[in-house]
Amino acid sequence: MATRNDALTCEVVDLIATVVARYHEEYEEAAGKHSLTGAQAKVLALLAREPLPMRRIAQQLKCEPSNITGIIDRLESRGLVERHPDPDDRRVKLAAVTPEGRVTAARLRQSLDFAREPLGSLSAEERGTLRDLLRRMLGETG
Amino acid sequence: MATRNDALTCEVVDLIATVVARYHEEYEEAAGKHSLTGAQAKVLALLAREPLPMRRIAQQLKCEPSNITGIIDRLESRGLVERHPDPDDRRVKLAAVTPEGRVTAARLRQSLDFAREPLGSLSAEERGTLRDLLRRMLGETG
DNA sequence: TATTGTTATACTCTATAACTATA
DNA sequence: TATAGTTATAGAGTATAACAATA
Repeated sequence: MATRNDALTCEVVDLIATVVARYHEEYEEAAGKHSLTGAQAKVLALLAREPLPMRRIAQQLKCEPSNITGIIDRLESRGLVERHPDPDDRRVKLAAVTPEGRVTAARLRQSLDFAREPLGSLSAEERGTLRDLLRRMLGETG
Repeated sequence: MATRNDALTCEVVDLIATVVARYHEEYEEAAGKHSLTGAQAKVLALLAREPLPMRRIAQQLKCEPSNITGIIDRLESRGLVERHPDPDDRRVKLAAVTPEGRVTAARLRQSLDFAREPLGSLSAEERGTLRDLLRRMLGETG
């Protein structure tokens, strides 16, 4: 596929870069409100859905498994997460949120409302159009 | 403004999160191809436009000025950047790309073509629509 | 043998606070 | 006194390599 380099395309790329930058700033800020780093917030949100083996967390975060040890250590020392043995495979440790961790994850999700707010200025039809365009954009490379 | 929570809005938010994740992965990968970290690549791209005082770089990266010292140190030790005194204010040091740094910055920009490629599947009219929607989205909060 | 999680190590980025040299 | 850049320090994330327990 030919890569386009016209003014319109570059403008859209710049807008996407702005979206990315703003999303990150606000994500870090929301995490910080709960004294979490970005990585810790990601892991906590992940585990709030379902307990996961350490290895799987690393795959989701696209980092080395050795890094997960420290992140879970820090979440565990704050009582937000626990390690449980996997009855089916004694090599595996399942990380799971505690009740307190679940509450924190829910609050974090609330703080992330910022992500929905900018969309409030678009009509339902426009949001549908945006969804379709983003889907096609992402579908091409993924 | 009321924050929307319907299925369509959540879907768009998820798509944006996917865009953000993919953008970051590919940015880091492109930087890595040139043995640069993400932060180093950002600074190099910034300085390729114009020389900047250390303080200004920190403002652009939204981090503390003390961090810039190390980042510029590492770029300078690789011959990609140089520090020049500001003739107007002897407290200020201007960081500027070397000729080699300019070449690396240009190659980096080429590697970032990935960002344009997904847009190739959209027509000019669709890219225009996407631009307008993103503009309005960003305009609301910024 | 292969896999899971951990440890040890080194590097980078980050914030904070104290320092220096200029202004 | 205020500002620009640096240094020192500490914490967190990252990759790599080596290790113990288990499969």
